[in-house]
Amino acid sequence: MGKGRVQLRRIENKTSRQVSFSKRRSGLLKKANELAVLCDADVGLIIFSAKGKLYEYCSTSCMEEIINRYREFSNAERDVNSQAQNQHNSTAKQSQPGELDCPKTNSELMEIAQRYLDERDVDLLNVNELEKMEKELDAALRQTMSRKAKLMTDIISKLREKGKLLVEERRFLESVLEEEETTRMNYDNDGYQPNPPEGLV
Amino acid sequence: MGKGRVQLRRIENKTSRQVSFSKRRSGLLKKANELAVLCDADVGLIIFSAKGKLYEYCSTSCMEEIINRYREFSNAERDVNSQAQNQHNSTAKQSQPGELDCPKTNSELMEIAQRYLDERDVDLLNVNELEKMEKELDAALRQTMSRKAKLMTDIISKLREKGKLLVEERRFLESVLEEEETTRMNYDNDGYQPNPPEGLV
DNA sequence: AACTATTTATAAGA
DNA sequence: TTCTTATAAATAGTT
Repeated sequence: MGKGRVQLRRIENKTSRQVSFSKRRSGLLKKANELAVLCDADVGLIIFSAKGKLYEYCSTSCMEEIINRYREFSNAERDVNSQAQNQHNSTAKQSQPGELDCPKTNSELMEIAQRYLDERDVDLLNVNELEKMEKELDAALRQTMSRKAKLMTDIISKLREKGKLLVEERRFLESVLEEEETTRMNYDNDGYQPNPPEGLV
Repeated sequence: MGKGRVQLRRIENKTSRQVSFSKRRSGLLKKANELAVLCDADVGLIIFSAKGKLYEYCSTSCMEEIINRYREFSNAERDVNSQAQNQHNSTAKQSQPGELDCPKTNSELMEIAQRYLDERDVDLLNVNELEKMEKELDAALRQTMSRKAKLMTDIISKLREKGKLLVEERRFLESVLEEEETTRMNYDNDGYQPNPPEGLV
């Protein structure tokens, strides 16, 4: 755009290359923002100049959010593709991640959930197992990723965070208890040793 | 570009929004490539549609390369440019409920979730509020109760149980701590009074 | 998916 | 760098 057509190859003149970079960079950042706002998309854009300077845009609160979502998404895609290849060893599988409600995904979800929820008693699941399950389900869900599914995964991740918080709290309390124990023993000069607190392993 | 100016806010009409997304997405991907080739830059671009479908471009052999470089960079230099660019962001996240399948339920869900998740900071939600949100969402979801939704509600209720368990554990630990405190004071004959454990309210 | 009227981006020049 | 301008490109609305 501008005077004269542009060839799609590196601009040889260093000055015009830099000028072009500056102009096109800001144009790209602007358009990334427009896409996000106008079309309700999530966009992350990372640009390194030839000199190595970083420019970035993201529509969410931080780039990590986009990166994490990207990672989980492509993990899920990889998993699904490799599973499909294991099953019928075919190259045909052009699964479109954005389509809604494919029954296969639902059955896959059920499979995953049942593996965790039915075979063992839920109360026996520890937090790590729970987190593992959530991750697997997140990954599977990202195939369909309707807005509903996204909403639900968001909520699940909030719950997971809350769970982690509680676990941390528990650990902290345990450590405080231990310290108390130690302190008390140091002040115990007559050899009396009370039983350790029950309920802790 | 096109007939009539464009306002920088979410396109309300669903069809035009989707059409615009498609056009602008390919435009953005094209321009990302042009910037990389013409100006010898490294570019990574990640786009999630409102439905959650992933589109990406990167000028290097794989996106992870860009992401890793980004991580290193932002760890080192935090960060002059992105803040100015993030000024674009202010209106970016305007999700309008109810576009996909069964709009009514979705919009209700969005309403409920947003009331809890957007207006306040999630970290400020206490466990009771969280449980209230889950119950409301459960109720709303039960209206449609697709297999997927049911699965998700099941998971949520498991998480809620887990959360309750953790809360109980915490209470128990706190009560043990109190008892310890009392016990120790009984054995303290010399008047020494250690500080009470910190971090408990 | 094509068309087309306009707006927007930008290459070149100052 | 920044501005101006001529022109190419992108795209909103329409069919």
